[in-house]
Amino acid sequence: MGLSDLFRALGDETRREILRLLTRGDLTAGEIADRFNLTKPTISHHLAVLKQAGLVQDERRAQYVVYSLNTTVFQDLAGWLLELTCSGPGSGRARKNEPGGQ
Amino acid sequence: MGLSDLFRALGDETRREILRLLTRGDLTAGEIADRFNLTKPTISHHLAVLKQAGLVQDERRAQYVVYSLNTTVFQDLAGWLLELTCSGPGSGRARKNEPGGQ
DNA sequence: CCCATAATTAGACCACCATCTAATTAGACA
DNA sequence: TGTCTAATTAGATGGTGGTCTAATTATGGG
Repeated sequence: MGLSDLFRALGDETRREILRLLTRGDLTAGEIADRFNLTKPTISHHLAVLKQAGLVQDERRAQYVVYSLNTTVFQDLAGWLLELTCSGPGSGRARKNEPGGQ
Repeated sequence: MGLSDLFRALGDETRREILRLLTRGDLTAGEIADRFNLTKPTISHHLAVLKQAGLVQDERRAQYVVYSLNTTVFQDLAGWLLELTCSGPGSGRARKNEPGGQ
């Protein structure tokens, strides 16, 4: 739900690679697991983390569970980025800050 | 250096709050520490993590160490975001992906 | 030189996390 | 129903991370 979950989810190389794979199209859990030198339970865990962070969605289809990107959350990320980078020096014009100041 | 360091650094609420403070202007380590209910060593640790990730810079000024935002890294983040969101379905037009499809 | 202040480093502690193997649930089908 | 495949959950383990207290380094002023 929160930004911490989001960033922590993105802080793992394997999970970012999963996201990259999903930009090419939806994949089942097994198809994803086949791309890595990790066990299925480990990948299942990573998928759960990504899902918890809202970065992916899953949908049961027969025996398979199909995962897909949730691009909505990336907008939240972009929003956070903008808010941070546009509210500081550059928008308001900052004064050179002396250590003793206030 | 890497994206993992960057995201992991951003995965902590305290560190994001430090970044937000720094958008208002440069601050000394002590001034930053005063804003939190945490000890100075803890804040010092967080600042080291942010510095390691390239998110802040520090500069010794007399007895003080002044910290400032390094906005360059946010461009890396924005670049990563764009690359991920623009290389998938939406730029190339994706077909609905059936599970059995290779 | 010695002391006071600013900040970091060292070391310990507990929680969380990535990973594995083994066991369990879910669904299809004969 | 029984069994096969897909996927997750349970439980264990080693490593990392956030926090603290205590000790150490760095700087300026009498």
